[in-house]
Amino acid sequence: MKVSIAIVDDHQLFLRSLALMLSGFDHYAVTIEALNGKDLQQKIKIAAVPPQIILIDVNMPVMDGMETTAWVHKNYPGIKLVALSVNDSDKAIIGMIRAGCCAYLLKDIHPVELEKALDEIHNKGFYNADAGNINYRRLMMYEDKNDPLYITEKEKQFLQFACTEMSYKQIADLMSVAERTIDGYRDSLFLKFGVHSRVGLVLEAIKRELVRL
Amino acid sequence: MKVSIAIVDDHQLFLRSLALMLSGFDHYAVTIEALNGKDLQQKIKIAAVPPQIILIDVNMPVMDGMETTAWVHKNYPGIKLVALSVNDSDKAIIGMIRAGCCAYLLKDIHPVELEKALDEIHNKGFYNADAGNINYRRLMMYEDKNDPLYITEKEKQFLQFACTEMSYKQIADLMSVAERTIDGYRDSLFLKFGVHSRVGLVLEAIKRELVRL
DNA sequence: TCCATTTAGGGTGTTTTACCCGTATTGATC
DNA sequence: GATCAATACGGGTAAAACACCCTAAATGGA
Repeated sequence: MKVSIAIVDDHQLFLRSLALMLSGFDHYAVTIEALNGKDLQQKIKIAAVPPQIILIDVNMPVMDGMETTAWVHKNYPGIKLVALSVNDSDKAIIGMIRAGCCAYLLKDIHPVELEKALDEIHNKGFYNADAGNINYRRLMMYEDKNDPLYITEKEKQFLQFACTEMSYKQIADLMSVAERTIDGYRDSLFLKFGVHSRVGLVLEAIKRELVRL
Repeated sequence: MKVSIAIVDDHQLFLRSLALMLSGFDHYAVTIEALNGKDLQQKIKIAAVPPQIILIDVNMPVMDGMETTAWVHKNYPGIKLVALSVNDSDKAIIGMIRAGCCAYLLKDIHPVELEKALDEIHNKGFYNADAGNINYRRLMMYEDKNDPLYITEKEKQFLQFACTEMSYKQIADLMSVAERTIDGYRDSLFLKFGVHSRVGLVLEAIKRELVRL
């Protein structure tokens, strides 16, 4: 019996060709190909048997890797989740592992290595990139540093608007709160980011990838 | 006789699986797989016959898509070059086409569409994404708009400083000019970028990659 | 239930920004 | 040698943005 695999990636070309490659592996069969999290939700629901392993791309529109991983982890705890990304930023890795991934692979992995990784994930339940792909120690340090820096939903939303040419007054109207309230969000973020101007706010937001341009 | 194809992409997994898929197409054979521009240079030199089509990823370390394209276009003008990217930014597309690409495909293209595109490129010498992948009209406008958009050294220098928390007064002191002069740089850039605030300036500077963070 | 934290709101004065008016100098073109 | 464009500089004003003061309601554990 082959191990069933689902792949989620927004780049169709990669999705299809990876599926083709995996189908060439002796012990694996691709049962679901999805273009994003929402797509996966639908396809997994109508599937007779859920897949045993899901490969998830981190960067996706509609429903991104983190969200998707969290959803699967909650609703199908038996499925082994593997993050597959071009992005080796600490933030992405931490997020995916927190969301419930048991492995984080980079897209420049060699096919042979990928097969070995899948074997290990299927048998042991986890895979540790021995090639030193990822520096786990640095990851932990990063996590400590970031813990006290929690940004609320409102603040994130405000940040997004702050990265436009709107005045605070306009932002306040758009968010349906008073101008003073916006003042509060701003001051709070000034403190968290260690800046003291809107320009500083914009720069930090971009550096930390908290906003999409 | 099959049409020979080279693929250049730094993500091994994608590179290998795409090669596998293309090999499945009736009229195509992958003769070279390279991880970056330098790698391609070596492999193309030792090849008995150069490939007829090269698929090039835009974002690569070592030697990126633009550089590689320019090199192939100069040294092997007979080879048809196809950009293959996740990045649909105007700048990247313009750059690749200028460097000598005859087509720009996005990585979320469907395999069937890719085969059609290759057919067209091989027969006609070009391919126009009919699916509206890329808005060529906007591209031309962008280019036109960009031509008169020449940014002086002083303005670039000012932009760099504008992307900090310094006030205009401080920037003026640092650049050893009067505050009014800074005002001039600012107004000139406002006009060129079509913005009306310092935040807008910062955002445009980052989008156009005119400043380094 | 109470205490603490978070979230929302308000007032006020200073600094910075955006935009208006203008002039002087340079250097290239006609 | 006059004209024109580009660059640097100057003053003034209104509107943002910023900083620092404060209170009240809601939320959410102990």
